[in-house]
Amino acid sequence: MYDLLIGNIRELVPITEDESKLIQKSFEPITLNRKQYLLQSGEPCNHMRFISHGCVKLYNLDELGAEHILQFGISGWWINDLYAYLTQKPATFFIQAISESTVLQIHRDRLNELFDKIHMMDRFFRIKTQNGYVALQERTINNMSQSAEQRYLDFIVRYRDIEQQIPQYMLASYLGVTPEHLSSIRKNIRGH
Amino acid sequence: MYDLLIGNIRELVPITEDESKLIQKSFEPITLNRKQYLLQSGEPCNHMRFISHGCVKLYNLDELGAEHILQFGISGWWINDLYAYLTQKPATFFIQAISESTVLQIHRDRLNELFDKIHMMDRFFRIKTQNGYVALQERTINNMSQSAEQRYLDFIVRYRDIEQQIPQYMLASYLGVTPEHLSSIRKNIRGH
DNA sequence: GTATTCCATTAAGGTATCTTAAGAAGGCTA
DNA sequence: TAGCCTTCTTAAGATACCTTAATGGAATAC
Repeated sequence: MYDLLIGNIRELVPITEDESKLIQKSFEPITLNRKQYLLQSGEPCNHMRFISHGCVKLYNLDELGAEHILQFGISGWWINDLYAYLTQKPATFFIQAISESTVLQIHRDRLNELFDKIHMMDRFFRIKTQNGYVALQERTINNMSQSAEQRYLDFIVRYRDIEQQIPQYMLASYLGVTPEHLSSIRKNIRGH
Repeated sequence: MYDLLIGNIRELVPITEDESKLIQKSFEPITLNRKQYLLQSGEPCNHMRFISHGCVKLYNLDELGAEHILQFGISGWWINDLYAYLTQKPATFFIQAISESTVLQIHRDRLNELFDKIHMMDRFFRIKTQNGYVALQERTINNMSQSAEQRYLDFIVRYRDIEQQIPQYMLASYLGVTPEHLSSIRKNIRGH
């Protein structure tokens, strides 16, 4: 279970065996049933989370109670309400399992200890966050310049593995359209 | 000129006087006239950039040649085509001065040297990128869940200092609407 | 100081997407 | 097996936003 985590880190930075051991000891495993919450809006968010198995969604609710999915997470992805984690304010997002999932999480205090003991952990999270930032920038540009149909087509090519684990109405939420509209987009695509 | 840069770093991490000197030596100043490019699509992007004075925009062009502004940068902000910088692929964005500006920039090789010599520089960019990621997440959620009018009102409250330095059609581009539509939004606001 | 470009505004008609409502298929659960 | 969720689909009418075109004032260049 920890192999995926350590491999994920070693893809980006070198760490020794001792450091690997220390890292593994700092994370705790959590198992989630389908629809179970890992985090709910209003709660404190004191852990950084890595998905080792399954599929979860990060979303918020607007004033009308409508759900907006900001991110999906599958095996090998990091997911969190980063704002709440960093500021120690109550969460504004929910993290909920879409299917049965296993998560490895580390408490902020433990992670900060790792940052002080292992220079490469600062670098790992710097690079990881930079990559996430770049991906989010690209999504922002696409949302600004492309039609919903094009965004849908891009998603199913780029994230085929995610698309196969989630119901269509959640993908609609992520793309920023209604389920009805996504359905009609798919109907049009079948046409041409 | 370097005071703003060093202050920006010391807001987040501690650095010694010697380290501060080393950092200052690693950055080079660039002055830009109005409309001058700091980076153009297709060029290599080998520097990380800090705006010490003025106002610039980061944007791309879509297939139809329409401009989409991803980010503004004013005094005290970092700005870059981060994807091109990290991957060393040709830039896909433009960075252009909106008014006369001064930029401090550091070559990737110099910055990587700093990362190896000064642990806190890794931490500084980790935190800086995390904060940028959080801000971009919030923008993404707002784009998904709010009307153009609400996004406009939010912008002029949150970024009053930027709004006063840019023409309205650029703000429209940033918000993802046409200048005509933003104009009609403002007309409506005057009404109620 | 005049010409020219840039920028904001207005308005009419068009398109993408939403809202609401309804029905049907599939899969759990009792 | 029956019944209930969950999910996807369809369609009609509503709305937000876009496209195009035209105007006038302000800024800039010559």
